[in-house]
Amino acid sequence: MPDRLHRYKADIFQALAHPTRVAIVEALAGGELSAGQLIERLGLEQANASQHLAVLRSKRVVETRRAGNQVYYALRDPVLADVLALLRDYFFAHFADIADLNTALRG
Amino acid sequence: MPDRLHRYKADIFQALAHPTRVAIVEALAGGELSAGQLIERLGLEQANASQHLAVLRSKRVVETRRAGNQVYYALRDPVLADVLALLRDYFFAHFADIADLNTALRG
DNA sequence: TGCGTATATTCGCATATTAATATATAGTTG
DNA sequence: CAACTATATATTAATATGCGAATATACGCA
Repeated sequence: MPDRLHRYKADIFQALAHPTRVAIVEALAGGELSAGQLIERLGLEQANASQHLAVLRSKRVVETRRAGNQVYYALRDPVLADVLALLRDYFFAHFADIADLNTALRG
Repeated sequence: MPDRLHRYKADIFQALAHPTRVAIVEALAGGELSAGQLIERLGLEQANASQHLAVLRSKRVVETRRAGNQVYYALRDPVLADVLALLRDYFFAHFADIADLNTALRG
């Protein structure tokens, strides 16, 4: 009974199921950035960043625009930024402070 | 620069990064259900369902209540149902029909 | 064309996820 | 306690994901 739509949704979630990709999407919530800018801001390895960006591309989370030598990335839909905002609320609702969260998720 | 919060968020996304778990969470959006009810409704194998429920438990997406022989599952926070609702909008915004979506995500 | 910069892809390897099967535990009832 | 129902866990094998190093591609410019 998990059908195609469930698979599509799971694909989106999987695209976001890595801390680096979450960081990338959050960075892009403020507007488009080139791959190089993302690498610099987030302190990523070039190849690693490129791989994560490939995942986000393949799951259609981001779209790209080439400007000369650079490739600019942007969120395909700001709703994904909203999703992240909802999650922020989720954390605040359930965990008084980060230590609790730490214990809850790791313990 | 992907920090702890990014990791926590990624954990939640990973919890939802499987079609069966998406189906479970959507089913629970309508209210608590026992493991057995979920298995029946979604047509799951018992062990498989239990493993996916274990993932949802470990990531704190669901909480459980034992009533005699049965274990009832409920969403820990309805915000996750909201997240899924947002995703539904996302799909409608970007894909005229399911065939397009199919092509986009698989092709 | 050849060089430099920006980005993407490939490869090898370690770790993680998944499904299926089998087994174990908790609770209920006789 | 034995038998039964509901749920959970362990094991194994297949597949997927993640990372760093190296290599490849794309573009702009001399």
